Amino acid sequence: MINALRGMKDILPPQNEKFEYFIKNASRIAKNYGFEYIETPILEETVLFKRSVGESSDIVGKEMYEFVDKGGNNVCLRPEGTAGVVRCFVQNKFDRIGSVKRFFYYGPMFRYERPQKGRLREFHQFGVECFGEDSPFEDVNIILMLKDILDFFGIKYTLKINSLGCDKCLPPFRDNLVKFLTDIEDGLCDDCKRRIKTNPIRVFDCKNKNCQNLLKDAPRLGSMLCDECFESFEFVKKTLDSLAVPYEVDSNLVRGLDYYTKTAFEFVSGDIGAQNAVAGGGRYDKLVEFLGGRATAGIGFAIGIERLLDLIEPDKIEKDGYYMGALDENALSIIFKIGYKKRKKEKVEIAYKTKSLKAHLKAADKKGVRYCAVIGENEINEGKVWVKDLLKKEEYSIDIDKFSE
RNA sequence: GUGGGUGUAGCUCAGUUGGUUAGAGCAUCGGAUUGUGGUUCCGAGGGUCGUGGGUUCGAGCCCCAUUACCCACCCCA
Repeated sequence: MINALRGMKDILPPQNEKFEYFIKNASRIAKNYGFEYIETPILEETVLFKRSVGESSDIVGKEMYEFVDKGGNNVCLRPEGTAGVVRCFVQNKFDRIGSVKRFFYYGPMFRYERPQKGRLREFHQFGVECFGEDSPFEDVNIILMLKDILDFFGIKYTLKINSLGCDKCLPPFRDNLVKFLTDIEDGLCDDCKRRIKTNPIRVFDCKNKNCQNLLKDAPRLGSMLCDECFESFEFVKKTLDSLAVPYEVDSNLVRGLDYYTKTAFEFVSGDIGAQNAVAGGGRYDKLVEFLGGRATAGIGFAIGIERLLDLIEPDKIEKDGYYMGALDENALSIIFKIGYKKRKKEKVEIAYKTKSLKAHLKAADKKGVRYCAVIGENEINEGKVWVKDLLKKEEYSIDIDKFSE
């Protein structure tokens, strides 16, 4: 037997229905906010992610599905969606037009991690990206859209926000912090020692009490923001307040991707296990330039679809459509033909073998359809179809022509 | 990469200190006299007990290895 690879799942009923339902409504909401659907390739040049997500990140450092293709290109399955959209933006020279562009997308992402609850090697994201808009109104706008999507599906969450600073205030802060951490390195846990090099801000998140004690006097990002970043962050908070959107400022909120600047946010849920981030995003004003385009502001988010689907209650299945069956050999070809016609308007399932009326009703019930339509000897003689409404328990006979029109 | 847990029927699981032919519920299929469903009753099919070794007169049960899945660390959506 051949099994799916570790961490890769088939999308089956009833999950498939939830998946479609989510895509349909998330897309509708994104369109209401002026975003357009785009698709970018699942396979990209490896260097795209090395340059954008960052070589120091875990995602690029150890989680990518990388290989050399037959043309000798170093390629990889995308581990996230933003880089590809930015590449597309630059390649199509949208950066030269100078107008605001808003895109949304969804599809599979791949990361070679150890699977656990809420973490798969192939998973799906729904994401949006906005280019060319540096107003902090857009930061709020993006958060509101994400909130609208989660609210639509009735999901409970906590919104966490933070400012990561920009290329003016973040590097000096990082240098200070690394200097501080290096001085106390001997007392830190192994994970934190590693973080000094990989992602120093992460140390604030460490669960080790000893580390937390040592960090009491560490420099804090909030106090290091430059005027521009500070004002921008204040504006975002003030605007969220004015809209009565609850949030928590989490100074430990760090995005694992190198390209984020200024506003960062995450929607977390306590109901889906340790991997509690349902959606996350933020601003990345330097990324377009970094990937060879003209300096263009950018901001976006991504939703982990599987994680979100875990939080949606399965819909009550409503009975709809027809089941059609024959009691008589001669009726088989008749129901096949009128079933074909009926399908122009309705969902129709056709049984290819004759059965007793009882067996047909039983089968129709099992299929979850609303109506059971049957033709037997009597109906052939009269040119009619016998139909039973399984919900109302009413039955009637109708002319075949009328039934299938 | 590191830890912990679990592998018995399609699914969820029982299975005594090791002892005859491995069980239940659900699901599937068939039946309960003539063309009336869900919820009743009866019956049937379906298992190399994850895999490979070992101990034993005898292993689903004990030991070792291996593999898959789950959960957590880490990391992230």
